[in-house]
Amino acid sequence: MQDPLKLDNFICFAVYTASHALNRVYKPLLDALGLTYPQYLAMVSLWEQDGQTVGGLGEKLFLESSTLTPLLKRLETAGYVRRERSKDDERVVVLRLTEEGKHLREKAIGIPGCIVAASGRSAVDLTRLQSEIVALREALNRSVA
Amino acid sequence: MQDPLKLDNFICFAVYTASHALNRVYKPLLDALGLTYPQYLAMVSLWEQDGQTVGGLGEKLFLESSTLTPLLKRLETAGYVRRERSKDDERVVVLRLTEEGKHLREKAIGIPGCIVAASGRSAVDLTRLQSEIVALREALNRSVA
DNA sequence: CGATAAATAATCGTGCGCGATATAAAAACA
DNA sequence: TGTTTTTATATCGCGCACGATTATTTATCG
Repeated sequence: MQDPLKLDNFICFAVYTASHALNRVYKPLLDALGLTYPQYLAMVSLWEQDGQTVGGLGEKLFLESSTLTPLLKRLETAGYVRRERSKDDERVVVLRLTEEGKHLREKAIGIPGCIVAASGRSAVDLTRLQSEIVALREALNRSVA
Repeated sequence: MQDPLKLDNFICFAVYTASHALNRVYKPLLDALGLTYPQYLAMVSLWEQDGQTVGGLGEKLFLESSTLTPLLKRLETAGYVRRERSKDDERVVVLRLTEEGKHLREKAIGIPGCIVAASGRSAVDLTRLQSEIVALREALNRSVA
């Protein structure tokens, strides 16, 4: 790095702005489902595996309960999710999709394709880039752990 | 994409979580300077070019005035930046670094190196990845424009 | 010139995202 | 058993981030 304090040389700035750019592409698609982007991620995770706990979902999404609890309450108000205390362990809150929540998946099925199209890349190329970014994330997470 | 609705296959999720991971690495480094991460980006941009307008800075950082105005007020309160209306065009607000704000650059100079170290990659490799992510950002921005 | 349109910040409301703390339940321990 | 510690979630305060709107100034147009 020639000039260490130049914005355009920052990997962080690239990731930060790419994240915002992705959000802007998702916005109109998710508006149609009545979801925000983090809510969509929670729903995707629950479509993969219903009945997760708040903590389990947080581990998958790398989010704290202080972020998830209000978000999940909004999904509950929207009628997509039910939050119920586990009988076995009253500390745990189990998340269950409502019928409407399960149904929403059909409407969401086309979204990933729209993102691939907006990226202007092949799915194969995106997958390669994606795994590189995941590797970066893992290295960063290791360094703080 | 075999399963289009699988979280681990989402480029967006990779970027989203990598962005959070970067933030977590930056946090302790920036705490020492009394800056948040977006404030740091604004300072980096002003260190590169003092006397930018709110709109100009927003264009560089891809942020709206509704985000920047409060952020810049906090930087002003912290004593790093002055906000003054332009004499030529009263609509425009010009941003100028205070002496303290200029000074802060010395304390920030070591941060990029810490990030490279935390990433566990070579600077060359990071630069390549960074330019790929920028290309993705540009493609996405084009698709919404 | 005056009316209209465009440009620039600022304000407001909503939803993250996190650290610090609180609360309650379960587990561990003496 | 009763006490302490740990675990799981929730609450609170702060700072983004954005869309929609507003206020003010400048530019444009007839």
